[in-house]
Amino acid sequence: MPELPEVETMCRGIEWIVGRRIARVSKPACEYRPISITPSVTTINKKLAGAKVERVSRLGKRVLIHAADHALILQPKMTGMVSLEDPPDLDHNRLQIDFKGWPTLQLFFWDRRGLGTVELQHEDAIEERIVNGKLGPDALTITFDIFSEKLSATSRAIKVALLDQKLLAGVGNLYASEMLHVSKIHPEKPCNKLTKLKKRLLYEVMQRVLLDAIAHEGSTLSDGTYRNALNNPGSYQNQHLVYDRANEPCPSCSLGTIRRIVQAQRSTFYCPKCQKK
DNA sequence: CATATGTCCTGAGAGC
DNA sequence: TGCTCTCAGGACATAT
Repeated sequence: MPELPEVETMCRGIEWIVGRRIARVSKPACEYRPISITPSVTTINKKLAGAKVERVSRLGKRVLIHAADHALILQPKMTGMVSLEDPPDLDHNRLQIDFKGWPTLQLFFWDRRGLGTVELQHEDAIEERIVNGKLGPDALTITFDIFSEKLSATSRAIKVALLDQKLLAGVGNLYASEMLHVSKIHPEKPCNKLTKLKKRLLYEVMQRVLLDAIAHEGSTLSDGTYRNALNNPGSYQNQHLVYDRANEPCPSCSLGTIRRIVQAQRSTFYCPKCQKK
């Protein structure tokens, strides 16, 4: 489930494509239901073939490849991967970009479950169509004042609010549990009841956890799906304190036992002893 | 408007 | 062993 650190790792891993010209964009034959690609691959190929990749950027949990005044926007969602290495299999290879010149270079958008999407947007339309209404400030660049203000404006549980991409872009289910644990905040705490001090702590911890996870190239969970662009697993899963550790002793206080609860139909993990309501 | 719930999809793992 | 069932959760659509 690529979140900000995994998507950031993907972006850094495909930097090799910057400066290279696109030979063709194609959709490999695939027996599964095709993923959402707009406009058609044929149209995307017409726009991008021959164009030089200007840069790669990240917007929340999306990867943007900029070329020919457009951005090809890859949204991995649950099981998508953007990689320069051969994907785990060809059956789930959803989009492929071949580059001109030497050495041979191909980019794969591989997605086992096929929930991911691909779209091509003109640079001028990105702000309006992607950012406005869909994404809040990025979790790594939001200021504390805005963060604090946004939390004060809602009574939702903090864990649920952290997953709202309109409030804050980049945090997903795994890192939300981790950062609340480190901050010693109960996941069901209503946002507008957090003290300014707690919000400040969460803000600092959020950035530390995300940067630390980037340094470890993200988390590869037991299904082994996520890989960096060179096909190696991340290592932040070894740093997880609570995620997917239900019934284990709390590594922070060693008094509590990690609990799993469900919030907004998603698993939340926390220690009832050191994350009091 | 704010918030809550349902849905998409495939494969891993549990249980029988 | 092989079948069926449940679950994983990002983001959007729809409902309250």
